[in-house]
Amino acid sequence: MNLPPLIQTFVLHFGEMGSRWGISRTVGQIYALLFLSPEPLNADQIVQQLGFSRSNVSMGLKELQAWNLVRLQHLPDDRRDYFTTPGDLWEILRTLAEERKKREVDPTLTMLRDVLMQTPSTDVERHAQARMQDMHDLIELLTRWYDDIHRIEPSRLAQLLSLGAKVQKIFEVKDWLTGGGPERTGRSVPAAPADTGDTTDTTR
Amino acid sequence: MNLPPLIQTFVLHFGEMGSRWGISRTVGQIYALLFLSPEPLNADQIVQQLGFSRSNVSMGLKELQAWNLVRLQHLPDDRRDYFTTPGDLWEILRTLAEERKKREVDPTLTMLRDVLMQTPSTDVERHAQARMQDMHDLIELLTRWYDDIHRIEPSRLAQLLSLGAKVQKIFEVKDWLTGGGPERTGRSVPAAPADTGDTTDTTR
DNA sequence: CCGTAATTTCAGAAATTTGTGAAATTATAG
DNA sequence: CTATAATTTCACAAATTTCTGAAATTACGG
Repeated sequence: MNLPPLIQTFVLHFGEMGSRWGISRTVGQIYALLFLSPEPLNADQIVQQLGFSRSNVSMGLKELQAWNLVRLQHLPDDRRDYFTTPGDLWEILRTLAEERKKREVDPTLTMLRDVLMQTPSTDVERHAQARMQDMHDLIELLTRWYDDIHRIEPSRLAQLLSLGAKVQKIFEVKDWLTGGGPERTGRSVPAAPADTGDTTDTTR
Repeated sequence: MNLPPLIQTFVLHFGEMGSRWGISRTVGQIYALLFLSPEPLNADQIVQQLGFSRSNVSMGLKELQAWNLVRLQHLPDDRRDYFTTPGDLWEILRTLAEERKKREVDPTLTMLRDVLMQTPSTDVERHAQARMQDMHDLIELLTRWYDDIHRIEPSRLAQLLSLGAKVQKIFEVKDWLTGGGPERTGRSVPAAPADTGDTTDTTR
């Protein structure tokens, strides 16, 4: 491997991290390299920079394509395949979430629904099903939230995220408007809407 | 392995899933079994039900304890160690997020900060650093959000989550209050606060 | 203390995953 | 078409991870 130290650190780190996730060290490093590269790279350039075998790089690129994490493109007068990662990090994040959901969450949800259909014959099974029902409901709540949220455009989403726990105040507005006292907060008089307006000033 | 079919399906599924995450098949299965069990289990009971070696189960339990996913307890007049998973799924979710953050996100953030301190000497390095800065900022935004949100109590968090993309309306309230027109929505007149009150009625 | 039950450690076996080179396939320029 | 460049496939080698049984350690009742 022959890389500027700064880049090498990043690439090696992602190699290690890759193993913690489902992907191999090679795939992690290839991705990291592409992520940092100012321009598209072809397989031989990756081989040259990371020192893996040509076939390994080919496999790795195939896997990254299966994950939709990498884009294939062609340069004029060059028939080799060149690869890049999207420039927009939010897009990368969305892809990552999407793919992990597809591979981990959806199958689990299917399996849970399947098992929840069956009729338990013992108390132990009944208890197990109750646990699975809880898990199912939580996962469904989270995925519904995700499906809803992931379409919000990045800049607004960033705004929303930096709001953090302050979004809770939305309930205070609601309580205030509906005349019902707050049920869970310690405050006896909830903040007025004007207060909520303040909370949206989130440029830290 | 000698389990009710319904439980076996779940246990096997978590074994497979375990491999996709950082944990081994054994650890995944042990966790799944504990999760479904109506009462605490000791190591020998796990051996008996899953058919792994005693030492393997010992290792597995140790790893689950390192992840804080499992609680050790003792039964009266019995000196063996018994294990359970928390009954509250929100707590489990929080632990999971916490531990993954500790193992995956924090080290990455550290590494990024480290590399961002260094002075680039080429254009390629300069570009790489810009990319890393973007990644750093995104991760920091997300973890800040997480740190903020994870302290909200489950019932309120569930309420918030089922709000989904509707939380966006909070900005319309703000725009409305500050007199500024909406910049991004198609609506020329944003919803009034009363409208926002409606959106909190989220019991689907 | 002693004896025994419970758990842990650890070296190596077994299984799985990852990586390679040679051969096959595909694509394209001439 | 043919020649060659580019990529992919695949059988096997290498490396890593997982699992086991035997031995060591720890914990505790008597």
